Amino acid sequence: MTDFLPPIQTTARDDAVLKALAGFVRQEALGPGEKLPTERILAERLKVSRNTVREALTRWEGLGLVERRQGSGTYLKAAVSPDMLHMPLTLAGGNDFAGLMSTLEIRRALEAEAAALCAIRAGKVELAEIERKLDLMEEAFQTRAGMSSDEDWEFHQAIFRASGNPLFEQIIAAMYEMFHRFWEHPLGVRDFGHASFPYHRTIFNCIAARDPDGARREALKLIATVEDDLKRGAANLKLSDRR
Amino acid sequence: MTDFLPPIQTTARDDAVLKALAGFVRQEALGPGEKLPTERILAERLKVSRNTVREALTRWEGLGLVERRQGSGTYLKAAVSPDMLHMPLTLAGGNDFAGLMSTLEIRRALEAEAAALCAIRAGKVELAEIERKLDLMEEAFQTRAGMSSDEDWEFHQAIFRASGNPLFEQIIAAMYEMFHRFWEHPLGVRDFGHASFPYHRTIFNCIAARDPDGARREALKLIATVEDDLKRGAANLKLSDRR
DNA sequence: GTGGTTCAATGGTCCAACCAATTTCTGCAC
DNA sequence: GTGCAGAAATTGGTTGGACCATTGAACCAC
Repeated sequence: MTDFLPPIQTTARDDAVLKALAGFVRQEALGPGEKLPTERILAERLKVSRNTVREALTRWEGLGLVERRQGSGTYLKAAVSPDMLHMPLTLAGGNDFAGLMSTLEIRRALEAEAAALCAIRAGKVELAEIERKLDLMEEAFQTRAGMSSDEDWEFHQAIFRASGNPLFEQIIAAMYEMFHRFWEHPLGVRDFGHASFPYHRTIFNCIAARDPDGARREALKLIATVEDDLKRGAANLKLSDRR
Repeated sequence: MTDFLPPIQTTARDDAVLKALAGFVRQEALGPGEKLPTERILAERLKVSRNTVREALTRWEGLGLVERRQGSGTYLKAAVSPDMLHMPLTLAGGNDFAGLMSTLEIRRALEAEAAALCAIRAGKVELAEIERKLDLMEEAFQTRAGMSSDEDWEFHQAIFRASGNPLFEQIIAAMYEMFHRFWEHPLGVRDFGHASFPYHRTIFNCIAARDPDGARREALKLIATVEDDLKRGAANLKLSDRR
């Protein structure tokens, strides 16, 4: 029935280039930040035109695997291995309050699951890293008397990384990006995110205590506070000028 | 403190090309399957080299937005609008089993949430549509004596659409795609997904009864059966030949 | 040391040509 | 007119070579 016949590949120069390059990276054990060979050298070694090399590198650049700096060189931005699977995720959403709430609904689902998984899987080093980020965030909260989105985000990222599933971090990063794209104006809410502060510590406590259900519950509470803030902001907007 | 100085953008030809092209697509109201202008024409109109046009199109091709067919032309593969967010997902290394489990963990979180939201928000027409898909799936199950992934997927999609949040469908579609790309071999499990069958009906019943918690619970059960199938398959693999 | 200057290396862009796959047109046989 | 094989035009893929813009290191004057 499912006689799936993949179309034969008659030409795939740039794919071949990428395969060769991935093999090279592994053989040389290159890590993030390290420099790749010059485009001209690659072209010469692989016996292809420099244009073809460039198209291949453009692909990798689009995937965020590589960064090109004019006048300097091409540098690895992430770990790269020959057996990687890429899946482009394109998100389209309304640029309005509904769009913000949509990203939060995704976050609610994923943050809860990630926190629970983290409570199960996090090792000692991951746990220490999460606590470090938590301390940094709480310190920033004290000194600046308010939530700091950078430190806050890094705390959550540490949890996603410790969940043992890289997709959590990547997908929620997309949500975060969308959220901040819509987030042009503070919606008139002062101390946005203030209410979420205590739950960071409670989430961590549950994770450290290996309590998945507790971690999930506290993560849900945290997102709930953000949703409340957002609704307050939307109410404010309806009362004042509407663009 | 936060003296953030973003690096100034000195050149961005291909980005400019893509912006112009996105505008063109919107103006002409081009949809998936329709043909874009020739590379040569684009180069001439935009006053850039064909090389630059090609690099830009290579980007879009990498994002799955466009398909290039030699001798024929370049065709839109997905809806494209100027304000879309692209985030390539990368699943590195790991064997097939780990990748499959990663996508299932995301599905577990999102399907449960989507089912719950659906139970709250679905209108009459959405409910009828879900039930129609459910009937189709059950019919296919009877006639073919086994799960049919197409009808199964359409049922789930109907739920996501009725959740009122377009992100659910977009993200889980990516997970689904990834899952099937890992799915090279049936892992030696006969009647894969068979155990998940009854839960489709129970999920629908909970949604129709406006029972969010029940819908979430049944959705979790469904994913659990798939995870079990997968683990059985992985155990089989370990016993037999390992490539 | 500090601050310019020079210069080679490197990615970014351009051009013109040709290759390979596809589509369209043409003309012949029927 | 119809059908079909072959020619011709179209279109993406590749090549080679050239030049521009940026970077970074070496060098120099102060």
